[in-house]
Amino acid sequence: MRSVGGRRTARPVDPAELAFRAIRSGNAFEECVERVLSAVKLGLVSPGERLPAERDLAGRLGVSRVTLRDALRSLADAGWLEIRRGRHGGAFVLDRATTKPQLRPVPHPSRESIEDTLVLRQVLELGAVEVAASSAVRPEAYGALVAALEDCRTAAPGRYRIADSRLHLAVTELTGSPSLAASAADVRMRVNDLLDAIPLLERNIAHSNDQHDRIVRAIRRRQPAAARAAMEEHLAGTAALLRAFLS
Amino acid sequence: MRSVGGRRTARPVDPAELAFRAIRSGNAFEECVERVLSAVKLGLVSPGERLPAERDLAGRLGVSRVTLRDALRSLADAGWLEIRRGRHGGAFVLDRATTKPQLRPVPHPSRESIEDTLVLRQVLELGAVEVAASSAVRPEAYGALVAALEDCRTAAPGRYRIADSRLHLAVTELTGSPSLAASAADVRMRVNDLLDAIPLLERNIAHSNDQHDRIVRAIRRRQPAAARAAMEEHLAGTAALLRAFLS
DNA sequence: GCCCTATGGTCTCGTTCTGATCCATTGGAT
DNA sequence: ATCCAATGGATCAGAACGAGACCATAGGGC
Repeated sequence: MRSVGGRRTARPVDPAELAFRAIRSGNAFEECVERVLSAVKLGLVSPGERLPAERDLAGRLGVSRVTLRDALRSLADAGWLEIRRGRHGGAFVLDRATTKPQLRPVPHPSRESIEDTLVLRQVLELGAVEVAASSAVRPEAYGALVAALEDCRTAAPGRYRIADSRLHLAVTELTGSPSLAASAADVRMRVNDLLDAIPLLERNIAHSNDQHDRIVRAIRRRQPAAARAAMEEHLAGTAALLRAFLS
Repeated sequence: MRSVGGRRTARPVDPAELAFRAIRSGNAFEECVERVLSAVKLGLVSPGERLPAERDLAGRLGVSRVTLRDALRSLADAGWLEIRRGRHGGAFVLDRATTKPQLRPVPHPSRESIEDTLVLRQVLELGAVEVAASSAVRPEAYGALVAALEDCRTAAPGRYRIADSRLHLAVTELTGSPSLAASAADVRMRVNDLLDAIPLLERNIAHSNDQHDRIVRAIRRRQPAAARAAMEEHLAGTAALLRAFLS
C-alpha cells in the first residue's frame, strides 16, 4: 500500500472521540441542501433532469415536506434548480448548475483532515474496485460504467469533475452494496471539496482517462488484482496532487 | 478477493436510491440510545467506567442535554447504566451490561442486507489493517492493540464478542483516520447484530484467537500483505458462518 | 372543451428538540 | 466545619420539525 505514504506517521484515533462523535452534522434543512447538492455535484442527477416529486423525495430523505421544500427553494434561489408547477412539474437541475463556482470558499483544510479523507477514500475505492471486478453481474450492468467512461472522455473541462465522480461511483455501485456505495459517495464529495481548492490541469485529465480505461477494462475482464493496481495508481495521482497543494 | 464469494451475483445499486437515501435513521433520542449502547457493546467503555458528563456528552453528540438525559435514563431503566449524583457522579456502565441478552430480537435480516454488511466490512477492515500495518507509529501506540489481544484470550465466553470488537476497532484506530475508524465501528455494530442471531462456538473462538495473533504480529512487524492475508482469512470465517446460518 | 391527475404552494396543529436557568447532591479542599 | 466545584435533576419558553389537509396550476385523455 505504497500510495498511502508507506511511512505515514499516524496518531491513533481516540476511542472516546470515536464512540461519542456527533450524531447530526446540522439541522434537517441544511442536510437536505447538502444531500441534493451532492447529487448534482456527483452527477447522480444531470442537468435537465427532474428530481423526484416533493412528497416522494421527502419520504426518501426521512424529512417533512415543509423542510425539504425550504431546501429546494433555497437551491432554486441560488441558481441550482428551477422549480415548475403543474402536471409534469418538479425541480429541474439547471444547465449552469454544473459549472457554478464554489458558493462559499471553505477554510483551508487541516493536514489531519486531508489525510483522513485520503485514507478513507483509498480504502473504500480500492476495496470497491476489487469487489466490483470479482462479482458476477449481467453484462448489461456494465452499461452505466462504459457510459460514464465515455462521458469522461468527451466532457468539457468544466464538467470533468462531475463525469469523473460519476464514473467512480458507477464502480462502487457495481459492488451491489448500497452501504459501500453510500460511503464512497460521501467520501468522494469530501475529495471534491478538496479538489475545488486546487487548479485543474489538462495534462492530468489525459492521464486520468488512460487510467480510467485500464480500470474499466480490468473490471469487465474480471481481474480484481489488475483493477486494484490500476485504481491504486489512479488514486495516488490525485492524492499526491492534493498533498502537494494543500500542505 | 476470494472471500467475498468470487462469483457473487450482484445487482448494481440504483443511483437514485444512493443519492436520496435517508438523512436520519430515527429521532435524536433514539440515536442517542443507539450511540451509547454501541459504545458499550463495542467495548469502547468498559463496565465500571464512567461516561463523559452530561453537558460534555450532549455537546459531543450535538444534542441537547434534555434529550441526552432521556436517553441515559432509559438505558439506566433497562439495566445498562447506573446514574450517580454529586461530585464524581455520572453514568457508570454496569457489570451485568456486558452479558445482557438481546433486548428485542430483531427480525431476520434479508439476504441482501447481510451481503451488504459483509461486503462493507470486508472492504473497511481489509483496507484498515493494510493501512495500519504500513503506517509508522510510535511503539507505545501498539499498547491498546496488545491489550485488546490479551483480553480476547482471557475473556469469558459471555464477554468474547466485546473483546473481539475492541480488538478490531483498535486496528482501525491505528490507521489514524477518524472517519475510517467511525465507519468501521458502524459496520462492526451491524455485524454484531447479525452475530447475535447465531450460536457462539468454542471451537471458533480458539480459531479466531490464532488469527488475531497473526494479524497483530503482522501489523507490529509492518507487513501489510501478511496482515491483509491474515485478516482476510479471519473475516472469511465469520462471513461463512453468517451466510450459512442466515440464508 | 371538460375533467382528471400529478404536481407544487400554503396553512394549521401537535410533537420534538433546544437553550437557558436554577435547584439538589455529593465529596474534596481549606 | 465550611465552602466550593463538579456533577445530576427539573422546568419553561421558543424554535424546529413533522403530519395532514387543502388550494393552485398545468397538461393529457376523453
